[in-house]
Amino acid sequence: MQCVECPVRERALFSGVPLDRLSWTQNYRESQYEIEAKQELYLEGAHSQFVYTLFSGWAIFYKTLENGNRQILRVALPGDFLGFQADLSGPMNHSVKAVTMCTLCAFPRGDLKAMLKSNLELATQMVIMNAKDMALCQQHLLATGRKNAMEAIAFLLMEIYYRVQMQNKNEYDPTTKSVFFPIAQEEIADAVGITPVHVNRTLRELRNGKLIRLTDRRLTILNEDVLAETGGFDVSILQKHPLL
Amino acid sequence: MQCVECPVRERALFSGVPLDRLSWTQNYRESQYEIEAKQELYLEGAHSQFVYTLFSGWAIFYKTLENGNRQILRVALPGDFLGFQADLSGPMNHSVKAVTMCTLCAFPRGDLKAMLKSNLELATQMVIMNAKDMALCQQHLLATGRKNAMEAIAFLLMEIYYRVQMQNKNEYDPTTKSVFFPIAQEEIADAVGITPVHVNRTLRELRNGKLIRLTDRRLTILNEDVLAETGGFDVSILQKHPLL
DNA sequence: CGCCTTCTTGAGATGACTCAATGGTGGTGG
DNA sequence: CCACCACCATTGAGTCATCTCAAGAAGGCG
Repeated sequence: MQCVECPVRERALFSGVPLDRLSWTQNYRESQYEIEAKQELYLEGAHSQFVYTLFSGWAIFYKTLENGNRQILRVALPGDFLGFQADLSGPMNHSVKAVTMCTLCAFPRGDLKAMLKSNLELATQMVIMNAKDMALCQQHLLATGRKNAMEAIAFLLMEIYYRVQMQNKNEYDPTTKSVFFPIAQEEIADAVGITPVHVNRTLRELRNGKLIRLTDRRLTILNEDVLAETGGFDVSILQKHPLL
Repeated sequence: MQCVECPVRERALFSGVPLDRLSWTQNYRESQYEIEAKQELYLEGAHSQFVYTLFSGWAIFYKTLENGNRQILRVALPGDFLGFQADLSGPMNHSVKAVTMCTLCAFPRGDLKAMLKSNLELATQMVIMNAKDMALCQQHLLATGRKNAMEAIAFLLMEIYYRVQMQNKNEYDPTTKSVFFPIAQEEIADAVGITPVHVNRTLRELRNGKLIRLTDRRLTILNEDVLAETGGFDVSILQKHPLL
């Protein structure tokens, strides 16, 4: 990981904070990192020194069982905040791995603690962000627990398709209704709690049904209505600006 | 639902706030409710006017699919905060139903919004609480996605057993290592994403293995070590006081 | 006493899994 | 420019965990 001074100001965490109130960030250190695809940003159990904002690239949050089984908790897109958890001083309760090359802004955990205790705007932003993440996590719990393979995958694809539109416009092509999609079938499997082989067969069904095209790291939505219906997906769960 | 003035002060949400700083709550309306077992506190899609703190009783958070399938997101115990979500002004994204008779303290949503924007202590408390809830939700996602019936149920039982110890001491009997447990098998099923019938068979296995006793709404942990091992349960995920 | 809810158990069905082999594609190095 | 390798996707065939359907049994309650 290389490290330089972080040049970017408009981080998602602070997106709701007027620019003229950002002066307090001057007091805190921050620095930019890059990591290669397939590298771990941190591992469950590790004592990470930082929290991060993802500037570019795709990453996954996951947990691993002793038997090696992995559950992907979330796909992280640019603007997402990584490494925050209730116990900021303790070991990480999940791992994060880069899917593509990623650039991140690192922030010392101790500083975040101090800021949270002193900065109302930041704390309020965090409340909103966490609540949104929670809503998504609950959607995944619903999908994993009570949807079959096809429904769960349909939901996941729709979710990512829309999140890319909102968080990473340059990877979205409105004319073809397609997005960059670097997620392997094995990762889809670990996200929805099924087997890679079964993901493969289910994707074939989705292709046969002319709902999607998924080749060369690109996902095209051919029949959005039916796909959304199948997955039980409703865009409103991703509201960019909740009316807190 | 009957409504009277709320007489209680030491709500969990404010547990970290020194009592002498609680004066600001005087400015906000709050009132106590009671609801019967099996009554809904609010339904997904409804525009609830309040958020709540659960004083006594058990409740469940859940989501429902069009086909009627239900996924329980969380079991709520005394001290838990209900009804908070990213979009405080929009419709609820989940439902809450009382398992036993419950008493709650209701707080107008608009007031919470205002408080969040003006009260640093409250915002910080909310950040911590949400982060803890998130950790639990992720544990459930892991269980539902990547554990088998036996492991997932073992985890759930251990989790609730410990949460009762921490949040509702009078329902915990240390001499017999047992807790009050009003959750039906069908609810366990909806919490871990399997069928009631299969829950029943799995519980039988757990009983045969002398790991638990579960009768008459009471859960006894007979072999905590093996049960925790089976479920992959680690108490530390429930830390009462994260070191924010 | 009868009804309702919850628990229990059996038997057959099936969605998803495992194991295993094949094929494609991109990168790398000789 | 080709050979090789690593990684991912694909497909077949048999197995298994979990589901579905169905019927009783065991309380609790009006």
